[in-house]
Amino acid sequence: MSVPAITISMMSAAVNTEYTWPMVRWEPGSQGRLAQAALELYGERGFDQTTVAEIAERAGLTERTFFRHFSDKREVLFSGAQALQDLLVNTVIDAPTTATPIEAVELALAAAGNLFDERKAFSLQRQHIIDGSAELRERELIKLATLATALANALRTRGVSDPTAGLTGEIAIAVFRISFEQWVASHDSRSLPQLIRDSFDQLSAVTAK
Amino acid sequence: MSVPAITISMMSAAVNTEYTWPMVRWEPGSQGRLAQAALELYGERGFDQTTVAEIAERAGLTERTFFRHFSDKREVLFSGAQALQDLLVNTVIDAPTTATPIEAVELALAAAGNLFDERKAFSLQRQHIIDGSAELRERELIKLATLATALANALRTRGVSDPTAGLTGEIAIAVFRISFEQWVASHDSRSLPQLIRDSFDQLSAVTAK
DNA sequence: GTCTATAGTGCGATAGAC
DNA sequence: GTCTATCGCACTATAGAC
Repeated sequence: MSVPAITISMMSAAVNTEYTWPMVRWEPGSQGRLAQAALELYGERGFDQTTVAEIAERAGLTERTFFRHFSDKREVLFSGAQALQDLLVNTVIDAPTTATPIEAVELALAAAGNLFDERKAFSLQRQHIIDGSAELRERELIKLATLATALANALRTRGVSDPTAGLTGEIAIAVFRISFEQWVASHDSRSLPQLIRDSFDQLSAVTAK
Repeated sequence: MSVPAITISMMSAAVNTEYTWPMVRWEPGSQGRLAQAALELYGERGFDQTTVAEIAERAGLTERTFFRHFSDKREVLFSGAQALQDLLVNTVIDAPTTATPIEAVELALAAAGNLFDERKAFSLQRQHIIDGSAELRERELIKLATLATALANALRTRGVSDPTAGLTGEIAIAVFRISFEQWVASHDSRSLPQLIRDSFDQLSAVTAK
């Protein structure tokens, strides 16, 4: 009940770091409690079989408040995507000026990979829920597409021009997706950053002329 | 009103190529009329501002019939994706045995590109509608992800092993997305197949070690 | 072909913090 | 007074159940 948002996930944790809310009237961390309740219920009975009313009830809040924090029932699982995007973008921007576009995004993905590695149990649980729902898979794809666009824009700030910037952003996400898939598959014990490095090597081999 | 489904779109047209209706081919079936009405209404007033009831009414059918033909309000714009997937998959399978994985998907995308080129006006209209709705963008992304998986499976039938197959499928879709984006942008007059070729060249340059 | 559950929206009211 | 988090209620449309 009073589990702080930081334990819920790398993603949801971001919401609590903005500022602290001095309150007596309501229990603090509504958004974190809602995210925690949603994660539990989606895991227990599946996404489709969970109503927003049930999530709100478990969090000690009302349905209306849920929609105040999350635009829809799916968003509660993706509310931390902004933190991931910021990490990727900042890593690209801060990459050495000597780095090629592909090297810059490789650095960014490595940084993100480390974050996921540190929260593997949560990542697996969350991914299991997402894999069980077409609606959630859709939302995940749009978040990944957003990351591709953000990466492309970050590359443009480095002076990379189109269409190289756009293409490199898309490729980075393609590599990440393949690597993440292998990471989640139980028969592969490599770390996510390692899988990402291997995938980039594979990419070079596949596209070599 | 009596516009046959074949003129609506490459995608929607596919429903007609699966088998021929017993009578009056020029009198479009319910599915085609619904697809046509939906395309018109989504274009006229936007996706969100169109109700299924309105689509059904314009098609001279009931709301219930709409959901019998299309699983949801969005699917009416994507009902022909199967034909595109078949084309891609078959082209990969039929590619010369000497073709590398990346060459095989390049052939497939070229074939698809030609199809789009022949229906550019429709493609632009449809894309404009999709770009205007987050829900529709989500559905488009899941269709593209499905294509990536299908391409990967087609490559596996050629003996390509993982993770090369999966990675090549994802890369193909990334290239297609970038190329399609440029094709839709009015300031680029190259054909889609040409843009795809150029993007593959760009890919080699970007990933060269 | 009708009925119903549920997602999601709009607006007003409340009650603390400042 | 303003601002913000929450609640409550009425409402629409989707989508599935019967």
